[in-house]
Parts: sequence; structure tokens; C-alpha cells
Amino acid sequence: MSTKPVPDIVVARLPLYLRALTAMQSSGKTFVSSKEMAQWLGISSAQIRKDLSHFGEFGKQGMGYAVSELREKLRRILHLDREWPIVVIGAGHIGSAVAAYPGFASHGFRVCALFDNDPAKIGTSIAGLCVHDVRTLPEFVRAHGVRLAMLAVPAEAAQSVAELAVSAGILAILNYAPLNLMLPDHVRVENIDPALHLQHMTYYLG
Amino acid sequence: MSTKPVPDIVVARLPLYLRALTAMQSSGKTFVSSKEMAQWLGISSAQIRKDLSHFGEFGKQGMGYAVSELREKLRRILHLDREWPIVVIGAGHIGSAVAAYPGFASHGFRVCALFDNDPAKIGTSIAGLCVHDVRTLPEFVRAHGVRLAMLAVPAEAAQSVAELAVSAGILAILNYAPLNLMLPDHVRVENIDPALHLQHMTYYLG
DNA sequence: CAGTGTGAAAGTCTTCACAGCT
DNA sequence: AGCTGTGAAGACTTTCACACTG
Repeated sequence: MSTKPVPDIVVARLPLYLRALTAMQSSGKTFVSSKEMAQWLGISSAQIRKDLSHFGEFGKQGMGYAVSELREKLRRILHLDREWPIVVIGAGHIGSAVAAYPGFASHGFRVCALFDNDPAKIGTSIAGLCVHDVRTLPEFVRAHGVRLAMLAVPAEAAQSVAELAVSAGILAILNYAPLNLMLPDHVRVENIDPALHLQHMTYYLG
Repeated sequence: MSTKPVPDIVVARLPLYLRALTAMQSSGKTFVSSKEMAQWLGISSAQIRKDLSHFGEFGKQGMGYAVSELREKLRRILHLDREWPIVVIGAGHIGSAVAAYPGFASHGFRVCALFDNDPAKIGTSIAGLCVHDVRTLPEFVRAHGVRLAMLAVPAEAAQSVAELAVSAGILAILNYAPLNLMLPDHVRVENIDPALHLQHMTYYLG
């Protein structure tokens, strides 16, 4: 066995293709060429064809790709053909906004609980979700088989809370705290830090 | 002239170095080696040295880099040695959370106004900021010389609102709407889409 | 003939490894 | 000794360009 793994950078673009296909589909298109998608996404058509070729031959020569078929294929590849429960850790501004964001549910992610360590917040309800004591996180994660977490706590608390989550079985963390989490290799971490993006952009604003 | 530009991917890492240096500084360190920073950030020391070498020779052989000096140099390179006013467009969940996020002010970004098209929100105050009619955006941007915008409106509205902002003089947009903005080349756009990250991660959660 | 799938070429980015400085 | 700065090597990514197919 040991087939060469698909480069991570390619996997990262699949959700983009999925987004384009969903838009195409709702605008009634049934076939789309790599060139059209490329223009829509602002990348090259060769890249799209090469990326997709890692997973199979999805196109029809001379006419492009069947929109809904390719969309289904990508959903399966990304394991989006089922619902993913997620926990949000941290019920401050970011955690609350994240929990209320409708963009997750519409993609098959179900935010199922919020956790915090502030007694004033525990027991209250935010965006229709109960705020639990963070100490009950491991129990909850195990009981519900949750694998995904979004971490929105202050930087000082992030590392230890992340470890707690991982010890309970969390395998992937979307981290909003502005630091690098140090976690075992089997845990996938992606970071979102708007300040970093702004600092990147100001470089070009001479 | 026409010195070769620094690769964008290198520029994107400078804010990370800045973050590490700030942490080092507040923990009292005065010198730091590329190796220490590398461990802290989870990247290689060679990469840090190579990246920094694009901008000059900042280190001292045998001892590393003077923390506060390098920090100042990076701040200047990224044009963070001054305050940047920013407007937030869209006063929904995301816009409000973004406007309230303390992480911008602490990095020299000053959110100076919120804009929306909902009459029920216009005139109210969110996170201590007045919500303006989006139709007054061009006027405001010109009057205050704002160059940076964060866009947090629904996907359907994003393209046209972005064009409005650009026509008024906005040069860089941090876009939270889940689509690719099509804008003139001189405008810098960076995107934040948490759903994309989640979809990327589920690939690995077989 | 329009458009895919793909080797090969070109381009970009990272790591190596070491001369040279303190 | 300890660590930087950097060419050269290596790894990875994108683009090219065309044989092939419906």
C-alpha cells in the first residue's frame, strides 16, 4: 500500500471548489469547465484539473464537469456527507459570534455546546446554546463523540484548555487564540487571527 | 532599480515573528536565537534567518537577535509604527464581534466606525461605536483617509459593497464573506472563512 | 473541436551545511 | 563555542502544452 498522500495544499483548495460548485448549482448550471471555475475563483484552470486528478477522473472530455456529481464527489472526499458535531470553548465575544454564525450549520457542522470557566456565564444560554462549565468538557466530548473544537479563549488559557480537549478525544481544533498551540502530531490545528492578516496587508500600504 | 520584491509568503510570516518577539519581550528576554524562536513558533530556524535576511542583517553572530531592536525593525517594515484607522462594514454578528475585539486596538488598529444598510441599526451604538448608513461610507472614508476595511456583510452584498469601498479609496480589505471578491489589482484582499478551515480539517478525520 | 488528464518544464519555497564573525 | 547569513541542493507547486476523448 502506502499510496502517496495528496498534498495538503491541494486538500485546502477542495472546499473552495465545493463553494464554487454550490454557487454554480444554485444558479442552475449543470456542466462547468475548469476554465469557468478558474475565472470564478481567480486561479488557473490547469491547477483545478491537476488538483482534481489526484482523486480520480471526474470530467467529461469536451464538456467539463457535471456540477452536482462533482459536488457530491468532493463532499464525500472531504467527509462532508454527514453531520459533524462541534464544541465551542470560550463564551466571550468571539465564542458567542462563532456559536451564532449560521455559516456552520449550513455546511453540516452542528455547534452543540459552549464551554467557559466564568461562573457568571455557566448555565446561561447564548445563541440558543447552553453554556457549560469547562470542567465538564471531557465528559461531554466523550459522551457525544465530538472530534472538532473551536477554541476562543484568551491566549493565556489556550494551551491548557487545548490539552484538556485533546485528552478527551478532540482531534482537530480551529484556534482563534493568538498563539501557536503545541499539541501531539495526530491533532490537526488551524489558526484564525485577523490581526495577523491586517499586519500582513499594511506591509503593502507603504 | 527594480529590486526583486520580497516573496509574499515571507511577508506573511513577519507578523508571526513580531508576535513571538512581543511575547519574549514581556517575559524579560533581551536576546533570542533563531532556534529559540523557531521552537516557539513550530517552524525551522533556517527559515527565520532566511526570511529576516531579505530585509537586512539584524542578528549578532554568536548571540542571536536583540529582542526589542528586531521587534522595532519589524514594526517599521510592516508599517506598524503608526496607527491605522479601519472601518467595519456590516453590523451583524460578525461585524459586531470584530468591532468589539480588543486584539485590533492593541496592535495599533483603530476601528473608527461601523456601517450597515439596516435602518434599525443605523444610529445605534455597538461596542461604543456609532453605526452609520453604508451610503455615507465613501464620504467617511475620504474624510478620514481610511485605507483598511473589514467586510462582514452577507455574501450577496459583498461584491457591490466592496466596490463602493474601493471607489472611495479603500486599498485593503479583510473579507469575512464566503466568496471571492473581484477587485482591481491594486487592492489587497485577504479572506477569513472558518467554514473553509473546518471543511479542510474533516478531510483528515476519516 | 472544446476541454480533460498528465508528463515534463518552469518556478517557488525550504532546508542544508558551512564560512565567518563575536 | 555559539550563532548568523547565505549559496547550493533539494523538495514542493504551478504552469505548460499536447495526446486523447466524447
